[in-house]
Order: sequence, then C-alpha cells, then structure tokens
Amino acid sequence: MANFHRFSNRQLAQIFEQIADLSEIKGEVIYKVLAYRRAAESLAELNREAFDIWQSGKLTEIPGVGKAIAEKIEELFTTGRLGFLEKLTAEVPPSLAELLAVPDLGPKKIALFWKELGITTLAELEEAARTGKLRTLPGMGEKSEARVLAGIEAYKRRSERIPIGRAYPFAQRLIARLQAIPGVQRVEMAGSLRRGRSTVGDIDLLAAAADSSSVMEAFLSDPEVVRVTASGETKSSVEYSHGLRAQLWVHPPERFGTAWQYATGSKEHNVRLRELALKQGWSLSEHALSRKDGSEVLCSQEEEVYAALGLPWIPPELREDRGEIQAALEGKLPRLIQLSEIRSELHAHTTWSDGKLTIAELAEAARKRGLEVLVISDHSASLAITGGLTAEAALEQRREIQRVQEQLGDSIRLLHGIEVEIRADGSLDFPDEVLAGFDLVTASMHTALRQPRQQVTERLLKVLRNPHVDILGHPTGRMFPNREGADLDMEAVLRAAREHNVVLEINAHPSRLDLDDLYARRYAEMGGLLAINTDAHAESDFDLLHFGVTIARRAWVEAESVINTWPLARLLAWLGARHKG
DNA sequence: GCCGTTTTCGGCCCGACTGTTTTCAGTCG
Repeated sequence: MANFHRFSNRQLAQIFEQIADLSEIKGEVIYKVLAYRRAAESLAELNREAFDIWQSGKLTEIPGVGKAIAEKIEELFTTGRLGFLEKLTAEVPPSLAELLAVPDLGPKKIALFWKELGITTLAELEEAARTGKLRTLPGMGEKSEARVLAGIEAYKRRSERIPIGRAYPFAQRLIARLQAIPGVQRVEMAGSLRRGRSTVGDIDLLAAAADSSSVMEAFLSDPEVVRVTASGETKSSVEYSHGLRAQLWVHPPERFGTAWQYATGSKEHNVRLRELALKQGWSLSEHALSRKDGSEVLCSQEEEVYAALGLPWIPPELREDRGEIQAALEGKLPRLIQLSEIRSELHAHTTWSDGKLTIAELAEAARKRGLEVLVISDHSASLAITGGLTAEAALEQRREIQRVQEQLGDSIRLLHGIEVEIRADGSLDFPDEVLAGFDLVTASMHTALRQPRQQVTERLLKVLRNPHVDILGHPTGRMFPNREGADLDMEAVLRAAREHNVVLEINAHPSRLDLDDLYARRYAEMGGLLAINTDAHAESDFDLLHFGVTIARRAWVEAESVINTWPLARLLAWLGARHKG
C-alpha cells in the first residue's frame, strides 16, 4: 500500500490559487490564470474529497479540472510535492501573492513594483510609497501613490467576510433610508447577500430611479460613512465606521431586470449566462440584451432576462455556477423549499436550561408565528454552563409540558424533545431507557470539537448508530466568525446518517448555518432527510428561520426532504415508526 | 489551461470608475 499524501480540498484549492496568483504576476496568459483559479474554486466547493475522486480515477470530471491540473493533483497525492509550483516560486517571490489582496493593486502594478524597485513584501511597498518612490514609475503619479497607501491601510483594517447575520439587518436599514428618497422607485439587495451566502464581502444594493444623482448623494453622505472608495453616476462604494462596506448601483426602472441580474451575480453565474447569450446572438450587460446591430431589448424584470435566453427564472440562491444553468436549460431546476412551508420548530430552549422563555411563553411565540408543532428540547446535564436537565428534571419538565398543552388546547402541538449532549467519547448524556421517553431526540456536540479527524468522526458514527437519536444537531459545531467546525470526514458521517435514517439539522442561527449548503445538498442527493431549526433561546430567534431556509435553498433542497414541512400526523407517524424499529 | 447542440482548435463576459500615457491601462465586480 503506497503512502499517499491526503491533501484536503481546501489545501488543493489554496495551492492552485497560489499558482494562479503567481502566474498572473509573472504575466502568464490570462486564460491560464483563470483556468487555475476556476479549478481552485471548483475544488474548494466540492462536497466530496478530491482524494476519493482521484482514487476512483475521475478527477477530470471535476469542473475546470482537465488533464494538466489532474496530473498536478495526482503528483501532490503521490509525492506530497508539486515540481511546477516549486519552479514557479523560485521565479516569482511567493510573498508577492499577498499584495494582490490589497485593494486597487493588481498583477500589473505588483509586477512593476517588483521588477523596477525590487519590492516583494507589503512592508517594502509601504516604505516605497511613503518615501515617494512609486510616483516615479511609468503610469504612476502622486494620486496613484496615495491610492496605494490608502489601499494598504484598507487592507490592514479589512474585516474578514461579514457573517450574514450582521450584514442582513444593516442592509435592511440602508434600504429603508434609500427608499425614502424622492424619485426612488425601488431598492433591493443584490450580490452575495441576496444569494444568501453565509458570509458576505460587502453589501450590494441596487436602486431603481430615473435620475441617480439624489440617491447617490444620499448614499455617499450617510452619517455613518467614513470613506468613499468610488463614486460615479451608476455605481458608488463606501465604507462605514464599523468596518462594513457597501456598494450601490442605480439604474432606470425600465432596465432594472438586467441590472438586478448583473448585480446579484455570482460573477461565475453571470459569465456562464453571458456565454449562453453570445451563443444565441445576444450580448448581455447590466443595461440590456443587445444584438450585434445595436438594437436593444430592455428588461424591467429579471424573469424577462432569463426568458429571453430560453430559461426559467433561476432563484438567486442557485446562482453559483453549480450546474444551475444546465438544469434550467433541461427544465430540471428544483422546486426550492420556501419559508412559508415550514410548519414546525423541532429545536428550541426554555428556562429549563439556557433559554429565556418559559414553556408557555415559547409556545406562544411559536404559535404567533403560525407554527403548528413545537418541540421543547432543552440541553442535557453535562453541558453544565446551560444548566442542562438531569433525567429526573426531564420527567418533571414533561409533566409541565402536558400542563401547558392543556391550557393551549389545539392551537399548537407541543412535543417533548431533548438536545442531548454528545460527550467526548461519543456516549450520550442519558441512557437509552431515558432517551426512549422523549418524543424526539436531537444529539449535538458542543465540546471537544478539536479532536483529531478520525476520533471526532468515530464519535459521531457511534451516535448515529444509536436508534434513539432522531436528529443530529448542528453537525460540525462551527460558529461564525471564529470557531471552525470539527474536522469531520463528512462523507463518512453522511453515509452513516443515511444508513440509520438520521435527520441532519440545518441550524438556522446565522452564527451556525450548520450543515452548510454544500453538505446539505450532498445529503439530500443521497436521499437523506433534513431539519431546519432555529435553536431558539429567545422570542426573536424565531425570526432567524429564513437564514436556515436560505441554506436549504442554496442546497437545491425541496420541501419534501425537510421534515419541518410535514404535517403533524406525518411527523408523528415517522417518529413512531423510528422508535418502534 | 479548459472546453465543445455552431469548434478537438480557437475561442474564453461586459462595463464602470480611476488616474494618467491626450486615447488608454489597470482594477473591480
């Protein structure tokens, strides 16, 4: 048995990203650079291990991976090294790649600074800019030099990508302000925020107005704006005091459809769409669909853009160049789950552990939102910080739930669940006979997430074999922005969950969003069932449900695969069948 | 370097904004 080097998808993606960066600075043909970059992106969002795909001899089936890149991946797996990259880094100092992340610095300028001034690091670049050396270079002037310094500062204070839970409410406030401006017909979110990515780089907004000047001015002069990074007639960008950035496009209402389609992206989706347009004799831009003779077709609605290309409207959550255009061409787009189809909350906490509401208050909050079923599922004892339940307390809680149910009548159905703690050794807080008493058992990990891959994977496999476990809660344990999830062999976890018919949770809290869209898609494709839960600890948490639904939509998931969409009778029948088996 | 219901060779999205090189290159999304 050969000793292979098991690079993760992420490691492979980083390697090809580095090749792309250094090749670009070197001045390599741009299409090679783009090919490496596309392969890197493709690897990064693969929902299976490239290593496994290599072992089955199917590397070139990965989009963007052809013969040359497949050979490089194979070299990495078999030797642990890549001769091509070693040659490249001998030629182009690898420290230059970091400079590409500085705003307004691209490969051409970086190559210029390197070749003319020998600059290879950020510190050297800053020094050269401060001492006026950059302005002497061809194509550079005082303003460009100042721009480099500003870029370096922006890079240093640059926040990481923003969790959607933070960006979304801020975007809503911005929209409300802009909508109040006379002449503005409509303001919408665009970009990765509209596509529902878990983190966003900046907030993209699009306004419809015949005349852009007043809305642009309002956008730029907002009291929270600390810096204007671009300002034009149709597009402006700003930075706010708390580090968020936003970008606003303004287009006339009759062109809103093409503009919104463009501003929503993703870039890759747009590229594919424009390629398709070209094949059909169109040129597609944010302004219009145009023919070669210069004639234009204007679209005020997005649907018209897609329809002109012979496609059904593609929901924004799918626009990631993950096969959605092909599916649309074939009429095989999924009928994505919608927020309104959710009937039950299966994971919520009360004052019996670390929740803020009593059972009655929680039930009322759920009922007010139209939920038909609420599973009370507090923490179990070993998660001491939450004041988790002992087996005795759980029995007491069950009686309390029954009492509250009697008061509520049939306005909402309460079930008694538990979020039982998965201990470090993979055992659960409660013995089987206690677990058997609950209507629904969710098992979750909160501690010892840093265990080595094999250990933490085994730990979950053991849990999944337990017939009392119905749902695996927030499977990886990740938390935005700081805590990485456990280093799981996800393929093994998904297979085991499927084998034992365990439901995987998409935890809707914006700091979790766990499972993520890639693995949720994989699990649904395997025929597995999902649950979308808010993990509510307070009343307002119920309103975070849409974030979870968005993850499911990004995962191409239909309502049928999500048990929260099932009517009570079906849910109970399913639970009953599980617990008998 | 990848890819193929117009191509196994010859393509590979499109436009705004900025600064500098007075007609365009670089960067970005």
